[in-house]
Amino acid sequence: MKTGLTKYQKKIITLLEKLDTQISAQSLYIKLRSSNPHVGLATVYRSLETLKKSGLVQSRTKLNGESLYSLVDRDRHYVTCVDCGDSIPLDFCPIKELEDRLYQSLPFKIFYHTLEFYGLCPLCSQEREKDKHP
Amino acid sequence: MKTGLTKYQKKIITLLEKLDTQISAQSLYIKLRSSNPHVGLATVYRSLETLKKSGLVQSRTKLNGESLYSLVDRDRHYVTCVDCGDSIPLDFCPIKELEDRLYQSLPFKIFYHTLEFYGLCPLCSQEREKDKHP
DNA sequence: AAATATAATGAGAATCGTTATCATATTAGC
DNA sequence: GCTAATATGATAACGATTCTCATTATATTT
Repeated sequence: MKTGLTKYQKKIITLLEKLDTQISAQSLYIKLRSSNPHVGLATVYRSLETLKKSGLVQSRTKLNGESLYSLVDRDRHYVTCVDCGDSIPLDFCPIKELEDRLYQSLPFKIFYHTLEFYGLCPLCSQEREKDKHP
Repeated sequence: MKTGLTKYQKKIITLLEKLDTQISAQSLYIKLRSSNPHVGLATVYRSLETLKKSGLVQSRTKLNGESLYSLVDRDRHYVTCVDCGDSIPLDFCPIKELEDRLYQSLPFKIFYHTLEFYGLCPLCSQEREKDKHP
C-alpha cells in the first residue's frame, strides 16, 4: 500500500476537503453513497476512527451526542445554546497564541483541540425570562 | 416552591458539590440510589438537563459518547488520547484571561466553556511507532 | 384544610448514533 | 497466480439517552 490510506479513507479525506464544514458520519455516508452506492455505514465509521487516530481528522460532539467530523487543520470553535442546541461559529481562536507553547509542555502528541462555549442564545434566554414572569 | 429546584435537583447539586469530580449520569444514578432506592434513571437525566439549562451544571462528552457532569464553577480542562480514550486534567485554564472580554463580546449568556486537547498519549504513541516498524 | 391544577416521578419501551460480528471481497507480498 | 493479511458490507447488538404514560407529589385556590 502506498499512502497507508485505504480506498475509502482517501475518498473521505477528499470529501472533507471539498466540504470545508464539519459533518456527521451519517451525512458523510449519504454523500459517499451517491458516488459509491455499495459502501457500508460501518466502513465510514471505521475509516473516520482510523483517520482520527492518525491525526488527520478531528471530531467534536454535539449536545445530542452526535459527532461531527472535519480535517484537523480547521481551527474553528463554536458557541452553543444549551437549550435549543444551535451552534454559531467564532471567527477566531482565543488560544491560538498559546498553542505551541502548550503543546511543547505536554507529554502528548497533540493533534487538535476543541474549544466550545455554552450558554443561552438570545432567543432561548428571552423565552426563559418570559417563563419566569408570564 | 422556594428555590425553584425540585427535590432531586437539589440532591444532585449536593452530590456534585461533595464529589468535586465530573461524573456520568449513570454513576450519579447509582450514587443517588444508595440513599434514595426508588429514584428513576429518567429523573436523573431530566434533572441534569434542567440544571444545565439553568446554568448550574455543565457537561463534557467523552470520545465514547458518554456525558460527564459537574457544577459550572469547575474550570478544569483535559488532554485526551484519541487511541485509548484516557483523559488527564490540565492544572490551568489557558483562556482564563480572555474569558470576561470574550463573554462580553458575545450575544449569548455564557454559562461555561469546554476546552480539550486531543492526541496520542505517550503509550499509544509508542505502540503506533512499533506497528509501523515491527 | 379540602379540592383542583400543575409539575415531577418511575418503570420500561423506544430511539438513535455507534460498534461488533462474521462471511465475503479486496489488496499486498511473494 | 497464490497465499496471507486487511478491508468491506450487511446486519445484529450495544449503550447512553429520551420518550410515554400512568402515578404521585407539590402548589394554588377556595
